[in-house]
Amino acid sequence: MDATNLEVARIFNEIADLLEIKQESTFRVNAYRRAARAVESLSEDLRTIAQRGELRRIGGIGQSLAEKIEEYLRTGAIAYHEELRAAMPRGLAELMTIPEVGPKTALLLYERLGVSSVAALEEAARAGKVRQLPRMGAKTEQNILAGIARMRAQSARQPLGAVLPHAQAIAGALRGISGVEALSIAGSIRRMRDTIADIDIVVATRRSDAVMDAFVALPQAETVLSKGSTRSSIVLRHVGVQCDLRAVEPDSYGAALQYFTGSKDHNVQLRERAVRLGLRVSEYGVFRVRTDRRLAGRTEEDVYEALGLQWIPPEIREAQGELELAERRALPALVRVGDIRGDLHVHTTWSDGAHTAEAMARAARQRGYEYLCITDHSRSLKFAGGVTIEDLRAHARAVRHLSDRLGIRVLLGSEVDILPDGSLDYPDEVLESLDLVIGSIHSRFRMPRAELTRRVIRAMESPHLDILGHPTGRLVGQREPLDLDIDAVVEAARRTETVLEINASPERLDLKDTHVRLARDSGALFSIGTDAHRTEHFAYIDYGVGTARRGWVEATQVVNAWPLARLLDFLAR
DNA sequence: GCCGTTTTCGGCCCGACTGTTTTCAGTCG
Repeated sequence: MDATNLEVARIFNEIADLLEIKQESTFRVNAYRRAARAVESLSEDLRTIAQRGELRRIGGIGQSLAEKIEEYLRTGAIAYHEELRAAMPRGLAELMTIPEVGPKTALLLYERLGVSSVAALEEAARAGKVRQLPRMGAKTEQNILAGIARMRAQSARQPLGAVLPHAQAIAGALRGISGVEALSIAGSIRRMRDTIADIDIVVATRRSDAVMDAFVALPQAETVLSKGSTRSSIVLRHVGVQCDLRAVEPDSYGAALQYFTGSKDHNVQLRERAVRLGLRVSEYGVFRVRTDRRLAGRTEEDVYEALGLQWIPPEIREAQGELELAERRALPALVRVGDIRGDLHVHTTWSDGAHTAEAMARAARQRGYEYLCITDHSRSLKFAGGVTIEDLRAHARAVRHLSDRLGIRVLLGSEVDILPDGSLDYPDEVLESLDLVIGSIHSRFRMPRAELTRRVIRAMESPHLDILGHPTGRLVGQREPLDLDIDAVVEAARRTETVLEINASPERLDLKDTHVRLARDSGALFSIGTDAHRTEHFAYIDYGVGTARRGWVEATQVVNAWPLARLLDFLAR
């Protein structure tokens, strides 16, 4: 996918910021923000959708915004956006990215102090000028300076894999506090989004003050941003991530968990549905509007049930059609970690892995896996200890021996480089001898879109290629997906029966969720592989399964959730 | 600016926390 969608989303968000500073109707502002989110989470290029004339079928895009998108596709800019920017000093919208500074404060700072950049604001605050403004004091001035520092320390969303372990540690510490009756991580971590802005935790308790006291006193808390009896926020030491704790009575726990799990758009749809039914949903429960009687709240299941819906797994609460299916009780049975029967993407000391094939096989068996496929790098990947053809023969014998001894079926495969021309890095007779072949791109990323797409599709057309490994080469938060025609790749996957990998390494999560959904909708098959380079990495399967679930994938569509016999049949086809 | 088994006009989420007030505005989620 090219960068168009993200660029349009960015422009819509900036328009929203500028309109907010101009004190325009909040509904108009929200419309732009909602549209930005909708565009951001699309699995297709806007250009493709526009060509089909279906822009207005995107929820939140109407006449006016569809025209603006078309204008952007035609000219690379949106005149309305340019006008707004011209009418306001550059940097004013930037001020709003500072925590503590909203539209009102930004405008006030500009009008009274002529401040229109973060640097200028910092200077004014240091000079004690901010505290002289109406409704501003020394404390606010300090908070603004702290907000600037916080923004600089941690600007972007962090990868899920970098945050989840810390969230689990906090959750574990809170479980030990007396008075905590139930607890869950909520927010985008619970939805298993690939990047995370903050940690949300919900607790059920009848002693919220004591729980909050313990929370802000945690050794992990670097600073306390706020503290109350229902909500407190801290910033975590080292990680720099904000962690919010919400406490509710046990009777409201399910409603609070639902509410704080989001997504925002999912909750908006849920509340709209409630209104139609004469109900009201809040973090305290589901209420009948007329009588104010509480109908549900203790569990999430109750909350969805009160709205006439099947319980919806957190990973698909993204306003992508899940409510309609939940109403018909027709949600997909999403793949679970327990469905996974083996790992098909594993490295060992034969190439760049840290542990031997035997150690990896033992660790896989320990996880209860039926099978494991060793897939070290192919010969061209010299820097990763690529395996020579002679060594492969020895490995085949070693792997058979392991299967006999360890009681887990160990297959021999290879993660074969897809060379720049789309050919594979071993000759056909060598590929033929392997149980399974993953094809991956590790070099020459920056090809023109058409050429790169041809390269990948040519590799998929090889009768020996079973799995396309980390198909778009993206690295979470670091490298955007390759400039591939993803629709063409998905179509080729279906045609050639090539399995698409959902690489579970938290650095990759590739395919990403929206691409998984696209491929899933067109009937592709998936393999969830951890790309483990050491035994501990088998645990990454959680991230891969989470990503698969976000793409609505069922166990039947995942080849490594199949029993060994079926998998072998498939590979031998 | 979007949207419609309440509506093509009139809705669209609001509660918690902080800081600066002297009863509440602004921000955030």
